[in-house]
Amino acid sequence: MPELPEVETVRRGLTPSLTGAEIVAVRLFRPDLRFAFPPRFAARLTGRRIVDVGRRGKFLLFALSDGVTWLAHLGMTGGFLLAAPPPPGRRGAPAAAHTHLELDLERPGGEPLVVSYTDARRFGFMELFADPARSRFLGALGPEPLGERFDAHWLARAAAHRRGPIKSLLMDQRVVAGLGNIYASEALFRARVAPRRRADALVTVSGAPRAALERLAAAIPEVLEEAIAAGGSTLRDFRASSGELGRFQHRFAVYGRAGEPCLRQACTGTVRRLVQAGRASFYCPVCQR
DNA sequence: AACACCCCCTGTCGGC
DNA sequence: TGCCGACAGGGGGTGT
Repeated sequence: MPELPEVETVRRGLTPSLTGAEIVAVRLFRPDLRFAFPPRFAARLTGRRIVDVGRRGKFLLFALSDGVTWLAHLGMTGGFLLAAPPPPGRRGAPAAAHTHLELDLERPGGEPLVVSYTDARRFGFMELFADPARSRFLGALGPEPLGERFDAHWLARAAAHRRGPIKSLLMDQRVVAGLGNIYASEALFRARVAPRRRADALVTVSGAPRAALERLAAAIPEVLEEAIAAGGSTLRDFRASSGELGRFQHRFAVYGRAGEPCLRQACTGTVRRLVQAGRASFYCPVCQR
């Protein structure tokens, strides 16, 4: 499901309802997702207020009133949904299949609210930490692609001496945080760079970004911003916390379009699919070099 | 250090 | 209709 634009869509959907809300009760319906829930997970959330809903790469970060941060990764099929509380008597069981966690919240005005986490494949995971430097997951994470630290020179430093394909480099969360399989393919198309191109071939001998890498560094934030504005992409089951579907899948230039014509003006190419590191890549062999 | 694999898990879809 | 394999937005872990 979720790359940076989808996670950001979830974050924006949760923010107005969750910010300032108190966690009144936590119900876990199983002991683990991808990993075990943190020790005393429910107890460590209960009674705290959520003071901020943030994001880093594909991670959601809920800042709690006691200084602890609750980190959540949605894996492939994870999602948070907001709902009104069920009528009395229907409590106790999860509201839907694959719901693994429910939080009862009380908004500042006293209004009750339920937020649930669903995840069919259970590739998602959660963590609690008081100090971000101690997070198992945040430590090696690269810069935000929509932030100041990310630019062509950063990409050039990461690409130098990497002989693997540029597509794999873009998917490496230590290089840039938040790109996944869809937006890596889409950014490469916009930059007219073939996914198989060797990463180090996009850097000059003196370590400067070549023009193709400059285009890529510009295409990445561009495609991510457009996808966020469209509420993310829904392939199968992605939904915003309101239940709304994403709309950016209608604007894919290459992802999932194997065999269809290239959409670039005057290009006669046909989109191809290829497998890299076990993941499908889509590209136009005519205009991406 | 970088890279190639394998794994985790469930649902869906196409082919036979 | 049913079965079976391939595939799907994720990342961690291991071995070379």
